Amino acid sequence: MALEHAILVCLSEQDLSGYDLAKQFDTSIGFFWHASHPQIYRELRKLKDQGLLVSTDHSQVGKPNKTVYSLTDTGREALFAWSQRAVEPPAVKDELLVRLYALDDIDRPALMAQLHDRLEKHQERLRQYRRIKETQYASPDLSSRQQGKLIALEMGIRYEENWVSWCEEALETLTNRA
Amino acid sequence: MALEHAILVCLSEQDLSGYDLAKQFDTSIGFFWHASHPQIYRELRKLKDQGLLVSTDHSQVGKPNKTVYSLTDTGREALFAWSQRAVEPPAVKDELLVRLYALDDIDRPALMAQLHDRLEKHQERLRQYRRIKETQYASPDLSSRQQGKLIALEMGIRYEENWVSWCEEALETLTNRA
DNA sequence: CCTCTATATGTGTTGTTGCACATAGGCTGG
DNA sequence: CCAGCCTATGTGCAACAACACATATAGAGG
Repeated sequence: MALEHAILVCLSEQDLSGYDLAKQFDTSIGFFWHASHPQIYRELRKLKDQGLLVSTDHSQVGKPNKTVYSLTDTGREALFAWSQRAVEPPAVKDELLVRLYALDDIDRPALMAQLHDRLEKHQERLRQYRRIKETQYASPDLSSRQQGKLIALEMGIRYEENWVSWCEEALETLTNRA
Repeated sequence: MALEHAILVCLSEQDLSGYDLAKQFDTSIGFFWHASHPQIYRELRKLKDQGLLVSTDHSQVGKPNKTVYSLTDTGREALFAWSQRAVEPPAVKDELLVRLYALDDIDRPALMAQLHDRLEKHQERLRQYRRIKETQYASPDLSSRQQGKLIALEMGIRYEENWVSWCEEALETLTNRA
């Protein structure tokens, strides 16, 4: 119950090839559910076998041809049924936080460097999310689908802001204590 | 590179049996790295075979005996070496956020109910984290190990606060738009 | 005496993910 | 003409995690 549904979600908006899907899973929806392309192609075949998708071959000029997938009615029903199922909050799994549990037995300067690195990475993502918000969701009149995506993006922004400020404070605390 | 190190981290503070470790992975360190007991017992045997741990049998009265594990010097070195390795930020994987991407094709009242449910769960965790902070980290003079744990706990608190406020606002936005 | 709960430790199976590797068309620039 | 890159689609394998199931001691309470 996982990638399968994320693919149905993507295809509920528009028909896409495996390659295009992989790009979505690297950018847009990938912020909240990442997947590699081998995973995606495998899942697409499975979903097609189950009758949730159909595929059509599109010939292209200047590029290799591609196979575009669309939701069937059964697929759309499966998406709806999935949306009614309860969701558990995902478990946090973060090595950096685990390392803080052994502050006496780890390489402290290395930890500080890692915190710095994390800070920069989260700052970069934050910039990216804010750029997306400004460029794609600035309109005052969003469709309900866009509205939903914006709410998710909002979580992304807060999540990154939270990390940025936490990293800064953690670094400060650890510096004063060194 | 995963549960293995979280176990080394736990044992760097004190010797523990598999059962005690499982409890830690349900409460304390489990907030940032969860594991089930079968996983833990399997990993312990592996780490022992690798020479990172040694075990001693402790007979108990009134309870079944237990096997207590301790870090060897090699184990402590492995922990230190691991702490020097770079960490990637963990990928977010959250079905609830994925569902927001298909707001037009899902069961909207069900989504609202799920948001409510999530809100309550995060509120509960937040209460739990704050309770732990007050009861275990209130002292002005913490050891450096405790200091590290507190920094991690601080992330837990902010993380939950963030979820709580996001859920509230998401519910509000979706209500006004219905 | 029986059930329930807590302590204590596992096996077996399945599902998911990640990662490395494989292939192939066609454009662009040196 | 060749290298490098983007498009496009896969296979194979290993690691990891989730979940159900299995087993045993011993106290507490009905």
